[in-house]
Amino acid sequence: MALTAKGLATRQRIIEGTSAHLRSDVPGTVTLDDIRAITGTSKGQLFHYFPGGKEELLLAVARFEADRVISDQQPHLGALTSWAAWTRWRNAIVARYRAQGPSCPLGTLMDQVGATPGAAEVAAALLARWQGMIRAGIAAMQAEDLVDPALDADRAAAAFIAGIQGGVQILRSTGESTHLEAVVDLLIEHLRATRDGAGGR
Amino acid sequence: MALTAKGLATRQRIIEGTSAHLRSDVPGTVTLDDIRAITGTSKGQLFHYFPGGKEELLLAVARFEADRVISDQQPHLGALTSWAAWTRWRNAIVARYRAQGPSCPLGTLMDQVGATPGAAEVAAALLARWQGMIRAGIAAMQAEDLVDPALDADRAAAAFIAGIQGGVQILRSTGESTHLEAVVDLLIEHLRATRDGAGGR
DNA sequence: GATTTTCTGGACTTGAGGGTCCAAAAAATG
DNA sequence: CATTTTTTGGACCCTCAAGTCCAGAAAATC
Repeated sequence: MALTAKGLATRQRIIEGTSAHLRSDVPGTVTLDDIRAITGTSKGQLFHYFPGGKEELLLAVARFEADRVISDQQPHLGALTSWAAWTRWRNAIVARYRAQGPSCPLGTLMDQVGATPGAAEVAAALLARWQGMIRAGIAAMQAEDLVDPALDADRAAAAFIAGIQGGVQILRSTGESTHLEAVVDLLIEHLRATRDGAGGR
Repeated sequence: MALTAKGLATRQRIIEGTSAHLRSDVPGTVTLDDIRAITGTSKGQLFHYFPGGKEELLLAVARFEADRVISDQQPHLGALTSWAAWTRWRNAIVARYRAQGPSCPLGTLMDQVGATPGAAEVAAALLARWQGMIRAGIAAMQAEDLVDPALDADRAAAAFIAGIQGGVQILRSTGESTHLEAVVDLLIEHLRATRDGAGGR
């Protein structure tokens, strides 16, 4: 099956259309008919481009969304080299997830494809990439002696990932961003405290 | 509709049976037929005791599970009055969720009833209760001057909740408890650091 | 421009699963 | 013990949604 330019465009339209639908209002669950309606396609097309059916389609959308998660935090996430940068990053995250509200495209997808090995792999890849970037930021701070070099950067990065993940989950179900803010702020404070001494706020 | 003792027992059997099923192996999704099979009941009974159908039934199970979440952390969670107690609590959480592995009864339920207002209320109630107990623990430590009294106990408790939530979620999909351990450990370290000075590990 | 490949539309099948209904058995009631 | 209420079983219905199939339109290929 070789795809022509037209075919590729259609395939992309399906992915992006589904993504857009997840982004806006009451998804909860997505059906192939929803996707058909939004993207102006037929069942035949859906299975033509995604022979594996719904699962393969949703997984493709999940990969697309995963990239967005990272890129939405840029350029901040890629340059955590000063406390000011950390603050900007923190604000970007809070703003992004507040704006997103209870929808959370990736979350919805994961709920639906959750069990499959493919989904786990997508999630693991995203988390690993994300954690790696935070770790790089911490390492950069350590190189400039702004964070205690004895701190385990990878472990701290893992803590950030867990905290953000949980904070977003709570934001998703309550609509409140206080938990997300609290955990990120405290973890950043902790990074500072290792260097400045107690109560370094 | 007044329930006799027999009726009440059946109702309870349905809830606990469903709960047990969620706890053990590959749930992902639960159907009324699953529940029928496990609890040895008929459709008629299911709707007799839960006129609201599947949603009402699952919500009842969710409430049952929510109680378990708290009680599984006892007696540690109720008496966070020394660093040793905090460590025991931390170990209890890690052990509990590691043992549970990727199943997570409450998570499965929330995925399925997620959208409804009732589910949000159950989740919010659990989180509030949980956070309150952690806050009480922090306050106790502050009273004994083991934690900086200037620290916002409620905010710190919120951070713990978010961190645990995220750590469990990651454990659920990767099978690794490193994130959960990292975030809880770092937050506890942070509590200590506010009092002991920098690097108080 | 004939032929082969790719793309598109939509009717149809299939199955799962939630919910309804009613009648029989069992308890409670008095 | 007659009657009323509760409990139980299971056949049936209905909807929704994934997936199949095939024929016709549009591109590509030579």
